[in-house]
Amino acid sequence: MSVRAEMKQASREKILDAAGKQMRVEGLSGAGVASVMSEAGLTHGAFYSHFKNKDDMLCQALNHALKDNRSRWLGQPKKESWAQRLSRLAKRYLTGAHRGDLADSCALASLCTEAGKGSDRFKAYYEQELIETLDQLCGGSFAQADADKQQEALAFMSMMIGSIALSRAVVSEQLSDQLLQAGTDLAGRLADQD
Amino acid sequence: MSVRAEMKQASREKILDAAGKQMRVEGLSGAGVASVMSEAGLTHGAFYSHFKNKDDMLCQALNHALKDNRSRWLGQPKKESWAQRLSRLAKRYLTGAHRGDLADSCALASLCTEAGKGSDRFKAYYEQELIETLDQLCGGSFAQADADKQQEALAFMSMMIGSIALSRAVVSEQLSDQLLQAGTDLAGRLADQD
DNA sequence: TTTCTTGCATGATGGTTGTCATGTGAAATG
DNA sequence: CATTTCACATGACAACCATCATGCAAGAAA
Repeated sequence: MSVRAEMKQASREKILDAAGKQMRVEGLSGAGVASVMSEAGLTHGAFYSHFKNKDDMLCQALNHALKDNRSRWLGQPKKESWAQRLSRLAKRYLTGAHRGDLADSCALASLCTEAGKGSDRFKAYYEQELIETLDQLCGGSFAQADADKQQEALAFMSMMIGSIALSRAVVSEQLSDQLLQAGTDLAGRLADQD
Repeated sequence: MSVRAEMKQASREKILDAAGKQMRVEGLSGAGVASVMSEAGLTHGAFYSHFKNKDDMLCQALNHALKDNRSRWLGQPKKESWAQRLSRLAKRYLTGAHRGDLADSCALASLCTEAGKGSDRFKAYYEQELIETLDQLCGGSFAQADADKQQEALAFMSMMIGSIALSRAVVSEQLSDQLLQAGTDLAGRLADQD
């Protein structure tokens, strides 16, 4: 790759990093073109040589954010039962650190209601990222897992995302901690039940 | 109350109705002052004789939206076990109709991630509404329920909100239905376990 | 070296945002 | 009937928004 193309690629990465951070912290409408470009160390004029429009940037940024981020929550596949797996992942996901670090948090959680109000294109990207996460959660392919496992995986994701979203929507630190704890506990019980 | 005050009260109600609808459909930033006032049949100039500022309106609108809305999901208290209650409420809450009717949906669900990014005042209002819902779910007082019941109530709320939020964030109707089904099923199993 | 290409900056576009000052007509008050 | 009050409308404000036209300087190609 030429020097020229490398620099453009580096710029693109900086823009997507900034956009990914801003949209998780401030929401989709908070990640403005000028503000994102400024945080990336560029001016707003360069924007349209990288992306078709703002929505295009948001879609790419969602994909970019989850690329590195997913493995932080799913980790390396281990030899463990399905039940142990759910219990372990809940403990890793529903922490005070994850709750507080919105800028680097799981984008599926920090954007779950905003995706529902976004463009169809953005929703399609969101769905793709969700399915990729479900695939890795199921240890390969969500679509080919049996029906029971699919149901449990979906309910597990819903609860993880709901728990951490609620824990951020609340001011009382005690209630917030209790929400994380309740999610972790239920994941453990869900696992034991099988 | 004088004729004058009655008219002002009626205007206030219209504004809060419009704001509640717009913020659930378009998000907090989508419920603009001019746009809300226009839908309420007034001009933007009258706004500041009703509310201190936009954030003030959003807080009042959240409270207003949940005032009538909560009973739609919780219904009248019935003679039933705690387990039956959770299972019944999940069936009522996680429906395709609720998913589609964003304008009249449960505001705790449609705004859960936006609340986390909102002002401290808005978060305080959100927490208050969440606790009021938990109180009614527990049949009186959440704070005075025993620890196990509190945990289950919190996990139940997280899963309900997570399930319907995810079902809206996705384009595939099949996956969306499956998300609602998974939430309903897990609520039933959670109930049976006790 | 000369020409071409292009990533980025400067600057301007029309539209929208939240907020407020002023005016008006009608209800409330005396 | 005269006066005061006030809910609402008109209009203006600066700040912001996404988008694009133009210009330049530096790498690529000849």
